[in-house]
Amino acid sequence: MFDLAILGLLDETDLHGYELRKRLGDLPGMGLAVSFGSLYPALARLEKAGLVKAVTNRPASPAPAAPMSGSLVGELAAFRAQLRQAGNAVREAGRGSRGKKVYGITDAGRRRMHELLVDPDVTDDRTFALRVAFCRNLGPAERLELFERRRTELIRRRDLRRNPTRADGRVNTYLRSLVERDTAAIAADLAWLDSLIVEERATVPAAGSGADTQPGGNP
Amino acid sequence: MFDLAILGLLDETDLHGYELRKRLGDLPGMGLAVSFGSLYPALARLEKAGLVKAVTNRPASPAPAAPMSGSLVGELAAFRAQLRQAGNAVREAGRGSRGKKVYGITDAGRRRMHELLVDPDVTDDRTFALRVAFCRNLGPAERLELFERRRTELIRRRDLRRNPTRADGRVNTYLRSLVERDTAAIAADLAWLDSLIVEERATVPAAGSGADTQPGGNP
DNA sequence: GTCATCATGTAAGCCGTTACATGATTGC
DNA sequence: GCAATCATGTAACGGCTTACATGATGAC
Repeated sequence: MFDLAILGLLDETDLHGYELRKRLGDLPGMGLAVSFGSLYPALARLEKAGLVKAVTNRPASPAPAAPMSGSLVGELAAFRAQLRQAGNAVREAGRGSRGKKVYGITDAGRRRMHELLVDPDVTDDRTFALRVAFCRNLGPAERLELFERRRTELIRRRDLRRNPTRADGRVNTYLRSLVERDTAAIAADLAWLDSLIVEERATVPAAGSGADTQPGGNP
Repeated sequence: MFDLAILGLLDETDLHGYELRKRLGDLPGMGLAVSFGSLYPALARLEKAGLVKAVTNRPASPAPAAPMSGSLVGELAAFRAQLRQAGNAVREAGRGSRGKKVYGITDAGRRRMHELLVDPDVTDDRTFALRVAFCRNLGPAERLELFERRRTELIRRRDLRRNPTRADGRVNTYLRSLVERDTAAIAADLAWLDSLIVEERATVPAAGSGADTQPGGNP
């Protein structure tokens, strides 16, 4: 669950651990703060597995697209301005890479990310949120499948809920209110999901032709 | 977080582990299934700490109220019927207490539960849900404080959210949708909380006189 | 008599945390 | 030069999960 977040962020741009942590915190679905104590070991593990690698000095993706002006001084100023404008994002490059380790994703890492995005065995809420956050890396059909699997899961939960009545018959007002809130939250989530699905279907014109998605059929 | 759930349920009625697990699963805020691997050790730990104790044969609260008929056979039949009628709730007594361990809460356990209900240091979502589930054990002022602390926490989260813009300026539709859903969920939660607070205030007539709740003032 | 369910537990391990230790860079 | 922040790591531990081991009871 952690790995997916790291790989997903590194797929967008190279980052060092400290900055990575901040962005991890901004991702819905991750606990608000991610600790270094888990981040660094995770990075080390991923590096060892060849899924990410330490890159030396590259300011990553947003670098190009500025046409050469011919003036060296102007060039430098433009570079600085670009850094400033991008804010914290690429600040790491400003200090050289002495004490830092800037990580980038590898091809193997991208394959692994894809695996994590589509794995049907993991169905917890946080993972789903992360998957949505990075699902632009999926094909339209895969995305649809992701959404629909989630939909099935939510419906299962909604219908599975036995209301916690107690043996002595007394009703607990607060507990009931809590359950109602929970039900409402699931309903809202389902509505949101449905809107996602509708939008996605509009993108994939003729569903049913793809091998990945089989609408309806299965239990 | 686990302890609170166990103590709260045992405060309602005596239960053995297996049945406890089912009810744990019905509680919002707990993962849908709680594993025995954590439940039994937790129970053992709580027992060792004197917060719960194994009770021998009592079918707990709903037991009595059946007058003696004088006939031994009739007695037995009535007993059986009672068991059947009460459903899963007290079924445990039906097998005698040979292989089973029925637990009940102790006075120390109730004090501990109260501690867990009011502890201001724990602010995670699941714990809050559990607290609401069992907050009938709190006084009105304590309940109000619980709700208002949660409210503060949710507002903090809502305002703290930096939107995860990326260095390259591209916007990720899915991520944005996800963040919006998240914001909406927090808003809905806040609305629910506010309704709880309003109801609670109606119960506690003159707020402001109590030492526990100070509305507004603090940052 | 055997199978499903009820029931209790142990062992290994994963995933993540807090607390600790260390050092570089920048601003004042 | 000193403090705050940036930055990277290690160690110990906690909570919860899965998988495993065991056995009683009731239904058929």
